[in-house]
Amino acid sequence: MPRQKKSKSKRPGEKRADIRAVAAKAGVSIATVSRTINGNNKVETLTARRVREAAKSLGYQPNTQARALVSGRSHMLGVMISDITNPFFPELIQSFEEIAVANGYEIMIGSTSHDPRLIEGVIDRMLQRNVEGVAVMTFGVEASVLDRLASRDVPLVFIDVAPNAPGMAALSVDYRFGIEQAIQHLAVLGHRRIAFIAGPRTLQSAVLRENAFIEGTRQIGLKTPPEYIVRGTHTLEGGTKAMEELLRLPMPPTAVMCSNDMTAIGVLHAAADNGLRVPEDVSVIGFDDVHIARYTIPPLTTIQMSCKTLAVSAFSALRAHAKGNVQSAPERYEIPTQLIVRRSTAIPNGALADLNTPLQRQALPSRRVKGSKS
Amino acid sequence: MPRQKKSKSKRPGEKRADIRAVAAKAGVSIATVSRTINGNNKVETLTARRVREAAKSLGYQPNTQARALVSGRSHMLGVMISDITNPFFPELIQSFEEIAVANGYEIMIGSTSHDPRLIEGVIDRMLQRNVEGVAVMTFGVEASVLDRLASRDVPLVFIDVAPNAPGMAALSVDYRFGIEQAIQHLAVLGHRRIAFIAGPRTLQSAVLRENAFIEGTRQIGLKTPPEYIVRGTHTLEGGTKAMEELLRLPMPPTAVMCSNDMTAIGVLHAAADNGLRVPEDVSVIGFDDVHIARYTIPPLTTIQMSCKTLAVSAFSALRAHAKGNVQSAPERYEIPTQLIVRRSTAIPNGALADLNTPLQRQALPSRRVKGSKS
DNA sequence: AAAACGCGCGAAAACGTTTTCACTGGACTT
DNA sequence: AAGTCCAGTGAAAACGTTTTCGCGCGTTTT
Repeated sequence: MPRQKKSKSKRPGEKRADIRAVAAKAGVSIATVSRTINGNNKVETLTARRVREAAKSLGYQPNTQARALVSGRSHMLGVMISDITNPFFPELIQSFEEIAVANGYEIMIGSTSHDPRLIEGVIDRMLQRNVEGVAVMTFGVEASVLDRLASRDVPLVFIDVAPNAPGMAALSVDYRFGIEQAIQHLAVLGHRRIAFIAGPRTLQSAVLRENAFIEGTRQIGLKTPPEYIVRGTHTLEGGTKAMEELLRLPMPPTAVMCSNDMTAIGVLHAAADNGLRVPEDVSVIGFDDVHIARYTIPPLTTIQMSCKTLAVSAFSALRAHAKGNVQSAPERYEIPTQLIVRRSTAIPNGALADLNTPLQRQALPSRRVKGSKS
Repeated sequence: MPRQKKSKSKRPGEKRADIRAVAAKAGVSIATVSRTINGNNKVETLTARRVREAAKSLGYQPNTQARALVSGRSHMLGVMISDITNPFFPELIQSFEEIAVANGYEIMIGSTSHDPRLIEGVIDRMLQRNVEGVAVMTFGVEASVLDRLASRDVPLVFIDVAPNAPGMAALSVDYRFGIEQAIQHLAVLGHRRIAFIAGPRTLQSAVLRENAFIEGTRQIGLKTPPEYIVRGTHTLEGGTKAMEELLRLPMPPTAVMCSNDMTAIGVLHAAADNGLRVPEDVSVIGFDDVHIARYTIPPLTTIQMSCKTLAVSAFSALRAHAKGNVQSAPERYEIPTQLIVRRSTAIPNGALADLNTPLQRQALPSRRVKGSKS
């Protein structure tokens, strides 16, 4: 017997409307309904209208799982990020989701907190849900990920790291430009002792940023002692710890560049905690330009990487590869970066300033300081 | 003819393993395979082992959509939040996801940026994906949401707002306790002019916080003039604007309580921008205790609401209602709040302090100020 | 005027599962 | 010793779609 006990809806028979129900109401076959819904032009205008009316009056919503099952398209995209707690990622997700939804996709977020075991789980879940592609925004991936995903052939987009397998695209961020801008900015202000707080070594992009820094400083004739490059974790805690390490140095830097904004905010905290004023005593520069960077104290000078651009590129790359026009593949997507000068950078003339550093007062960006007290 | 052109896998015939393939390899019927996979005890140990081996060697992963289609269970839970950009929500999501995944669920995030049109879209998408329940963590919902979701009978969990329809649960947060603690803390420090920056009026929980504040201040004999209650938007911008409004008052408050941490951070920013020191000139208290609150300058005194507890409660409520044991329904889940004292609150003796405010120096929480200059 | 064509539509197969039902054989109960 | 029961299994229905195939019919081509 059919189980009838679950009739706790409003009215007993009021089940969710079927494609069959719509077909019946419109006096056509279910095939025609399907075609109408999917915008297949092979259905007569009049019929189509009748179907649409029937569907509307019944409140018909096609069943996604059935759709996915038969068509093989889940209309799901995976997004792998490393740490949802880092505001950059929510911003990225927001942009990406917006685009995805506009194109009829749903997104599935996988937050691997740098934990390889979690990563595997995330991948398995994505595979199980049959994602049609995944954007690996984790800024550098363990090889295992790649293998696991590549074995099924789901299209992949990475940041920075560029595997040469087919069906994979890489977004390449132009770290150089922004970082060189930042170094120049610091140099013009008169900084000579510039430190860098890097990200975890496993993150490809963290390494790239680090290299860009080293390259950039050397280019302007600065030699950076190894103790000026300290490793953070791309987190607030990491930034704080790294900064404290830096301050314990016999000759601490007058400026600190960070591999991301969270690190920079941690640095700000550590500086304040140690009685140092930013920017008078130390200048600080972040990376990412998360929204909150505008609101730190002082507002953070940082290198912007448009997460909108990132999202757009990721999506279109994914889509291109998913469509199967693998031919049109290896366009490289370039993500630009750019220095945003706010108030965490200035001429070094405070506690940490040194006599051998020539002051050049003219370079300070003129910014109004509302109601500054004395 | 069957289309053969899509054989771009490694080896031509190497499709993703079927349940049929497993059955064939194990020499049983697909029914047995299904039973084995799903842990149905009605299958003999030996047979089960054979099946499991076959499955493993074939790398079999059951197809989620097919599963969902026939069983009617999507193993998806919706989470509605209002603003993914507010760090509280990522933290909440992280906790919730962890629990959900541990129990075999996937989560689908819907970020309604307070936009009713978006909300509808989110709901539709969740409904279409057949979520088995949704946790509405948006802290107050437009009625339309409720209707739309309630019409299908998917289990719902809300925060604060408690609809009495069946299948719905409400988590109730004890705002009173934390807020009274905060007010007391301020009062003991000697504050008499305490302002409140509320959240948007559409958010139920924002209103509750506001009321708790009003109640709390009255309780200790303070009367709050209406201009001391100003409306924010639960964003950084809103906090800044509201604070500026407050500072334009002929007699500005010496302490500002905020409806959430983002607002408080905005306030910190506005204060600094106007040359006011926190906490000497103004004390600031937030709400939520997001992770970053520990890293603001100064570290933010705030009212903690455990998002872990929130997540756990939400999940178990959802699960209880989903299971159908509607009988065991109306347990009220209580979420506690608690004041976390950091360094954004102190005795009011700065620019805004008033002569009619008695100083009581002993109440300042003794916290070490590392390496404080001068 | 006959043949060819194409348009609009319906019947039915397929997608990969879960679950019901019926069937077997052996172990109990009487 | 016969009947009853139960554990283990398989066949097949169902889930709600998309899509292929074929069919009628009106229109164009030869």
